[in-house]
Amino acid sequence: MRTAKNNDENKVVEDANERLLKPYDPSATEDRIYELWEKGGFFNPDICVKAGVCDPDAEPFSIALPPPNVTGTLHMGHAAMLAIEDILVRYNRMRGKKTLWLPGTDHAAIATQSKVEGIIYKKEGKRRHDLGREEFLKRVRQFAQESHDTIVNQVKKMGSSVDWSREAYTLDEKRNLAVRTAFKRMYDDGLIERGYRIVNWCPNCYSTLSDDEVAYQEGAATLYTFKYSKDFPFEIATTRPETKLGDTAVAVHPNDTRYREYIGQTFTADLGHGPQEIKVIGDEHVEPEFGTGALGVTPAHSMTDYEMAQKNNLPIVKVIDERGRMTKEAGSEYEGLKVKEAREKFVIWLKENDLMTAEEKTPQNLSVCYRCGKPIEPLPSRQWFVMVDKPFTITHSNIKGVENESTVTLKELMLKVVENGQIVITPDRFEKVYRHWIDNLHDWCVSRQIWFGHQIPVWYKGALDTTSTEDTREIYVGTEPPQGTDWRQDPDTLDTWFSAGLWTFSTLGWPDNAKTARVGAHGPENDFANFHPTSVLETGYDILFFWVARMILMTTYMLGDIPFENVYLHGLVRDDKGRKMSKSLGNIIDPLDMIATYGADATRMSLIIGTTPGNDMKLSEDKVRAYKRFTNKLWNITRFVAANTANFDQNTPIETAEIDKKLLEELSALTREVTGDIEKFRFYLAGEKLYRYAWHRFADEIIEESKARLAGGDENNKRSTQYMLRTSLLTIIKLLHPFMPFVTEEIWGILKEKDEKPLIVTPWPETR
RNA sequence: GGACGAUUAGCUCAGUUGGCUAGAGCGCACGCUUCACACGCGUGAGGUCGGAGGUUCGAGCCCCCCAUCGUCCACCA
Repeated sequence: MRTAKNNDENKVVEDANERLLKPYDPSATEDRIYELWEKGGFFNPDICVKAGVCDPDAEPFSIALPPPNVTGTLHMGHAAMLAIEDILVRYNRMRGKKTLWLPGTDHAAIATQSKVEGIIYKKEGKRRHDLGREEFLKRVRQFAQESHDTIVNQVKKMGSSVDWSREAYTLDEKRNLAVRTAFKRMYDDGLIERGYRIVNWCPNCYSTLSDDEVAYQEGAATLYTFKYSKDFPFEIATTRPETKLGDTAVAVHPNDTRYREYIGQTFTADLGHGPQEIKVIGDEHVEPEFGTGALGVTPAHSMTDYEMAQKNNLPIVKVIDERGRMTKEAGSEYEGLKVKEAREKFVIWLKENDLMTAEEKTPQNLSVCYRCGKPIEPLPSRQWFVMVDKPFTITHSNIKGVENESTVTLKELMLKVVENGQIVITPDRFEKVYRHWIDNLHDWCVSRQIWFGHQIPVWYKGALDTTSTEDTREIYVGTEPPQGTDWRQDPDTLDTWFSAGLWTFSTLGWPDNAKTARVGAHGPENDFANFHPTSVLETGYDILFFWVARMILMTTYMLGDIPFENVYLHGLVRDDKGRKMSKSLGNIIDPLDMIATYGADATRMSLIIGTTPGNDMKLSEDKVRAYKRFTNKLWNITRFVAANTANFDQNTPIETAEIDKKLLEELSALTREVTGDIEKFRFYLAGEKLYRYAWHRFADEIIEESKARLAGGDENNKRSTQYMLRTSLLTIIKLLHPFMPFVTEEIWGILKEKDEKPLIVTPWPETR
């Protein structure tokens, strides 16, 4: 057995030496190396402890991988994310920390559902209601599974050292339990409420959206000036005439002398669909300079108008329905028409009746759905809301400045953990952005009218009175369905960010193992104690509000703790002209293509060097090619050092020459710098310094100068040179491993002593 | 309307708390198949660091103003 093993090892060395004679070939190396890591179990902190490469009491380091959406494939932004996080993870693992990088995927509710709906419609001409909920969900799950498999393969190709044994999915059983548990507790604490309010409604996606899912599109609109009826005392201006069929008031500025006298009076308007009571109200929000200075108040289809209606006790008339069509309240002539059709028809009517006095172009910031790009229709609807301003008593708090049993709001908690420094955001300018966002935060509408997602854990008994805005049914909220018959579960699902908000702890065994988990004990059942709060949350700045803020909300509330200590935000990856990569522009660079052509190491380096946190980066294939050359350079350096130190016996003592001491000290200084840079999230600097040192210092100068000494007759000088070269290269390889894991591991395999562990678990060079 | 970012070599970008002749990649010119490497080596050209002012012994870096491009947020119907 022993002989066989030795033969195997010798063969591996021979193969390696043979490979060393040719240029470095990533495609012949990377999969083999990844398999070596995976088989060794080095991504799993428990196995690292068992294998003795990590101290059982070592300080933990953990990252929850931002779960990619199962909507398709990974793009360069994901590649950047994986590269940065793998640097952190590998660095900390080499520093001896008990390191966990937990992978997973996100069901991405509305995005995935829309995608699959599109595919089915294109292929079969069917819509989701034609298939029914069960069949449709089956199709979505199948699609999600395929996307998942693609994604897992891509994550591996990048060299990500994630612990696959702990892989999670935002829509699997464990995460579903976490969601139900969280929902119930928030409901019991009064922080989740049902309400009939104005919501952002996308008629195309046929669902509500949160405020953050509303995007704005600049454009021009027509501003129409008209009167409600001939005898109405003044004119109003609007870009949405069709909504005026639902007006119940006109608002003017309280100090506007033109209209002041009318405030409080009620007029009867005639817009061709029956008498319409219009009350004149005063409101500070009205801009006297805009239009006529009088604003038609449509409480059902505008957030601000709704607020005015609340203040003034105005009736709410819904004239647009969920399909984006006019209701019967709009009048029989308009009922069933699309909004645009109704507008055209109503404009003609106004003209025919001599009520229209002006039409002019005006710039407009149109609200659109960030997913499908279609206009949003604000409308009143009965939905579930997370109450961000509602005071509650927090039982247990690890948050600095928040006592146990104190009364707080979700907003206050979210603000506190960043202001007290418990969570540090890099770059720090985003702390201001975050604060500003919270200042403007309203209650979070979490119910969605789609099928794919976590169905809301609420059951109703009895029939819904559709004629009333009140819901009088008996209600049950729980983690399990209620006993008895007649209970019907709420058909809606939760915003995908609700489950994503739990990610840092739902992946660590919460709620099942949260109470029994023990610090220092092995196994996933103890993860919650060992790895929460996580160390770093690394993601793109574009989901600071969507996700980062929601995680902070959920964690501070559910656990009275922070979800992570650091937030590192990277920029968006754009093409070499600064444009967003998109299918329609045809400028997408596929990470897999780059990896196939230049290797994962080169791809990673191209996404690290020359970029700064929070700033967008432009990527060109040239840049990737450049770092491919660097991997080859390292390979050639290795060939030189290996060939010139082949007969070097480490065990015979040598007298290190002064010059070599100096050179090694120079490298120690670099080690200290690079270590500091990584600690402070300056990967771009660390990477560039290593690049420059390896190529332009070590290869161009140190190796060149060593040639004479190696060829000279002074045996000790020669041995000292060999020692210096070998030691330097090994240090360079170690320092570069987090950045370029494959080529460095491969080189390590060639240079290391037989019984040494793989580079991935080799200690980081001394920094003193 | 508010906030933020960018503006450095032909192109894409670095430049960490202000400190010696401002760097990288790609591109360009010339010369090298030199015994680690042509995925390379050597030499070189190329920068008023957006503009104006200020602080300082010293500013690409700090302060003030301006310009251009971009992003986010709020929102006037």
